[in-house]
Amino acid sequence: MRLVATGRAESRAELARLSGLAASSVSLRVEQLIEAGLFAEEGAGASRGGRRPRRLRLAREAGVFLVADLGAHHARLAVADLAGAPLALADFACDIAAGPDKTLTAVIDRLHALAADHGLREVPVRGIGLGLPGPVDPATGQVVSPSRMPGWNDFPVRDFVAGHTGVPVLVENDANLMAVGEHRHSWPSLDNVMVIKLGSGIGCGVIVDGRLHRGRGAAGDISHVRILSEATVDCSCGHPDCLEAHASGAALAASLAAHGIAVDGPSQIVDLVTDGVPQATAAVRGAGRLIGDVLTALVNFFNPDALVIGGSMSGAEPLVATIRGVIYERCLPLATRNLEIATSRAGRDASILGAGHLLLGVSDEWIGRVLER
Amino acid sequence: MRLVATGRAESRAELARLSGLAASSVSLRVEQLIEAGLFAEEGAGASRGGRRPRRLRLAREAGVFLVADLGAHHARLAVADLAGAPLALADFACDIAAGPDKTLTAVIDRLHALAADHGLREVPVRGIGLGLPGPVDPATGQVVSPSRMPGWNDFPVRDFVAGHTGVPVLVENDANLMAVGEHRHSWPSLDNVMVIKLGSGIGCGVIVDGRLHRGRGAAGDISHVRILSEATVDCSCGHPDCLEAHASGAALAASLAAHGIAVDGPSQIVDLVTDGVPQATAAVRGAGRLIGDVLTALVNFFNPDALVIGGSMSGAEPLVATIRGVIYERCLPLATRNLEIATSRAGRDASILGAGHLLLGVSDEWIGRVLER
DNA sequence: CTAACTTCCTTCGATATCGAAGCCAATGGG
DNA sequence: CCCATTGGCTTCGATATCGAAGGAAGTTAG
Repeated sequence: MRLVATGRAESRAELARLSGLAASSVSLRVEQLIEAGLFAEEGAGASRGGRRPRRLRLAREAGVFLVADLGAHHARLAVADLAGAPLALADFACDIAAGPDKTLTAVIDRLHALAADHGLREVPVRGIGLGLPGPVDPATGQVVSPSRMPGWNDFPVRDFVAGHTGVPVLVENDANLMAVGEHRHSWPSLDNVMVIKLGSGIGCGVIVDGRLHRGRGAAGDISHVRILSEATVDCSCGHPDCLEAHASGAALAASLAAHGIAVDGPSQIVDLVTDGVPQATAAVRGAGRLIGDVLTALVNFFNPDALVIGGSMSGAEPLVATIRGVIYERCLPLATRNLEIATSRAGRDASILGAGHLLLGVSDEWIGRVLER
Repeated sequence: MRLVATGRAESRAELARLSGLAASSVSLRVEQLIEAGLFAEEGAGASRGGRRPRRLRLAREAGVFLVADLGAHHARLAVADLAGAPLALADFACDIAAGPDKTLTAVIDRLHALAADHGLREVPVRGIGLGLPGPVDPATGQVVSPSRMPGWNDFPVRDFVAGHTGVPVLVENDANLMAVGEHRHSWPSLDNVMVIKLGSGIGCGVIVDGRLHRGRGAAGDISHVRILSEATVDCSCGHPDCLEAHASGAALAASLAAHGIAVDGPSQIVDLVTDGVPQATAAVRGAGRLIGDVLTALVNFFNPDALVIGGSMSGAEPLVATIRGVIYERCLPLATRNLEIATSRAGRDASILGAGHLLLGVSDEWIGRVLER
């Protein structure tokens, strides 16, 4: 099902090749899925030198996922097909500091409205995915001691949303979703990928062996590593000189403000850099060195196939160039030999894609129910 | 097979519970394995309130693994059963700088002799495992740009040994083997474990999701991370102020020598610390702070369930205490909430255990052949 | 245009796994 | 001491997967 949903397989033969199942087994399963209304047959594909394959795709009536990627003051909403590909997108201004109850209710309403607006009122909602800018406990679907989400600590987000809608709900940290989306969209053949999200904060998601690494729920944190610096800056976490306190978009904005340059939001910093404002470029280079220093240790340790730099700050060329330079200079040759360092290719909807992907993974249950009938 | 080999299952019922297979399927398989001579039935186990189980164990004639853990001037040899449990152990003085050809030939001879000495001449050798103090490419079984193994670069260790003996051969970095052994022996229920090997060098092996993480072959390197320090020391890798250049056993020995205290080998440093020699204790504390600083970043990033400190230096109490202190102080509460920090429990044969464990994983092939007859 | 591939998909018998039911051999309470 | 209960193991019919064989629908070479 996933292979067809993601477009990796278009015919029974391809399914057999990719899944490793026998061709006969595949045929049986596909038959069932078509009968259940989840798959549809659609004409013939291109021949590869023999009989032309009968093309398979997800049936439109199979269902949709509703996905929201929440930021501090803003949410990105999407209705996606079962592959996680967006069918409709929207932006939604909402202050996460209003607390979980209000925020979540509003987001859910808007999501349903978005689906209705696009003529998908009759299509069953198979799952809801939520990206949050804070640590999420994968076992309980709760937010755990988030630094920038007042009122959300220990709130049972998953149970709340599932209770209000009655569908499977996935709650995940936004950087993790981004990592999954980026991996699936741009680097599906690589097994070990690090994705850094540089926005007003600094987030990181890790794909190990093709799957999201969560650890005990906090894996991927790089923002509170201590760095070497002249001036001491205290971080919100209580320790001095965390990476985030020096190199995050918020930190850069503060330091620019001290130079008399007012910015609001990280994308404005990118604009300044693009316009060639020297203070902005210098600040961004400094941040790049700090981030690069931290990443060298992690690249040596984790030895990934690719390091992807995303988030709104990743548009700043000198930032990315500096990070790349530091890593190639300081890391072991063995670690950088085959390392790809690239900027995001899935763009700002990476998290949406990621949520869709993970949701399909939680879908075994309803797929089973649909097939049983 | 592995479940019985490792002692996790002793009866058909336990196999069924742990493997998730149906009891009937388990019975069939066990029947085959007994007939093939790989399993043996041995009396009855303890009742759990009902009929007593029929105890299963590996048949002695099922086979053995030969394992060698090579250090710079010394090798630890073992004959192990298919569970990786040592049946016979030996030490062997050999200079790895003599080059791969001589060293490997000598080691293989000694391994076969060791088996013969213990009346295992008739038992088939099912695999050979080698731990090496340098990076190993998992795909080819070659050593790749090792810093302290002159003459070994790109030598096809696996093919060489397999060619000379005709059995499956596993070649792996020593810290990785140690991580596997430690994980299996002491922390089998935890999924994410970091193992640090503190000896004359600094090594690290990582277990992710219950399996060894290799990355592209270099994963787990922590010795060439740049650290903050007053004095500048150049590392053999060409960069200044690597962790290894300041905090490894070799570096400590050098710094003690500068104070007029001659030591040879890291275990002597441990002795000095135990004897309360202040310079040694201070040196070790300093190293602990540096190592702890580096580990902080990795613990936040990787968020393991346990951090195990092994290697010959791990006997130095103040070293371990300092590392532990730094980590608990600097890491995110979320990362240390459930973190175990412990010293090695499998002891110096951890690598042997690890090799045995991995070898059983490579054994599918001959198990299949044996069952077919 | 024909003949000889290739590739796609289905049919059909062999095999493996499963789960329910039942027998076996202990424990433990009355 | 007896018998209900528990857990261990096997038997047996139902189901799922597989692989080989073959038919269907193309492409390519002569």
